[in-house]
Amino acid sequence: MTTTRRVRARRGEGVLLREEILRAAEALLDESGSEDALTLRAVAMRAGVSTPSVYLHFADKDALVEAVCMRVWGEFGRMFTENLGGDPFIALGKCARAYARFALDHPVQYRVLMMRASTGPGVPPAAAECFRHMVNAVSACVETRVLEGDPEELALGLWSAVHGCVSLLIAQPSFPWPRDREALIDHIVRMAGFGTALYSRLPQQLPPSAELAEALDDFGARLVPDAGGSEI
Amino acid sequence: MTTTRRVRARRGEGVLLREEILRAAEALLDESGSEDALTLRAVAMRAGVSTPSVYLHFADKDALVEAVCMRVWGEFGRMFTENLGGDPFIALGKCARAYARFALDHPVQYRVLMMRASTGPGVPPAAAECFRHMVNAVSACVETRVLEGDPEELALGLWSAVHGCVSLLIAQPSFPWPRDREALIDHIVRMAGFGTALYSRLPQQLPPSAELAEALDDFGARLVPDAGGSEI
DNA sequence: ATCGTTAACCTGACGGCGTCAACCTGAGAT
DNA sequence: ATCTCAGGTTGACGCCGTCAGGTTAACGAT
Repeated sequence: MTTTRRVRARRGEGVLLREEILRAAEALLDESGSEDALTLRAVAMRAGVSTPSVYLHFADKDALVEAVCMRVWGEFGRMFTENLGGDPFIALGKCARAYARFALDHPVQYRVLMMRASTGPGVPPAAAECFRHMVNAVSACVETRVLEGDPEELALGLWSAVHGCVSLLIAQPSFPWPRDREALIDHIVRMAGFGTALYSRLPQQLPPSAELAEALDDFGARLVPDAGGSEI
Repeated sequence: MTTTRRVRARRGEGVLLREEILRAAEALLDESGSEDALTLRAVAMRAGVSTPSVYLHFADKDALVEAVCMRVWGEFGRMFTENLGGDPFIALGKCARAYARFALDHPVQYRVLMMRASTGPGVPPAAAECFRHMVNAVSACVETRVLEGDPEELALGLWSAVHGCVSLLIAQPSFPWPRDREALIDHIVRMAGFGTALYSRLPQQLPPSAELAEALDDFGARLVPDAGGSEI
């Protein structure tokens, strides 16, 4: 913890403090593991600066937290671009897994990002870009006909499923989760992927359960595994 | 807002205050629409009592919040029991829809219940009972063979999907959600239900997307709608 | 070299929060 | 009438976010 007073920035370089404050905030989140530790006083002290100095670069505490979130959205966006390419359906699965892994590796950040009471009315640009990546990944699947429907709506559904799993894991760790988190994520991703693929093919009214089970069995039997080992 | 001082309870009836405090807390949540309004001072004033009197019945603020949550878990549990009966797969769908509806109708409560940093290490009894209801509903589906696998794990997956959707709707209201929330919930519930049903039938390695799309088409064509109008 | 300007930052204070130690008060048994 | 102690209250502490106003030092102009 930096208690030493920070050297005053040169004229015109006051923005440097903004960066240092953000880094201090991220460090506090990482080290404490709790968003409660993200105090203006703690952040300022860590940056070697007086508390009200934070207000030179952030309107209030919410603005600071929002700025931290923007960075996390950026990470998410980068993650998506890194996992694209190849079979779109598989790429979608890789993206989903990467999303979940990142969230579980940075639970505090994910908390702050997704479970905080929303501040502004509009979607922040970094978040919008991240969502655009999701939609693009889904669109590619629609083009190969494995998914059908409005890509934006499909993406929201897939996102919901993965987010639901990781957010429950993070917020309700005391529940009887299976030992293997990775396997659970696999389960969810596959469930969501195939559920989405199936959804648009279903009639409005369904046959009774027995007939359903039979059709499901047939579907499974019809799938011939690929030597390539593709998997969503 | 009750500012008038509460009449002191008779001997042996101190527990009455506990109930009034809980009611005051719930009212504050409902009326303000924000968990930030849930202040010990506000709760106490609303109950017509001094602030530290809350400590006569709750160890600290977390304990009070936890007690409010227990009531919500109770509501959830009741909701599940009300929607059982008939075709298990359909009942499961009804439960999921009721869950989502309740969450969206009580966003603040749902926030506090599911997005708060967990306090104690174990699962609170009311939550455990609620989860047991979920597992039971899934177990019934496993018995009719429409679902396959460990009911507890399947239930967690389904819960994840529905929770993900409603929690995103609540926490990120500025995202480009479709107009019709009800339709979105339907989408998610069907996706999750059929995704779960399909999951256990899938081979470890999958065929390429083109072949997958064809098999999915066949599956859809094979389903004959029921006159009864069953739907998950 | 020095001065004035002003960006960069600090001091001190306010009200509100959760929490606690200490005190009061009155209903009901004796 | 008195005693007891469950059922409260009072007042204070330290921490929080926030703000008005003061201080300091970098740099262009002189």
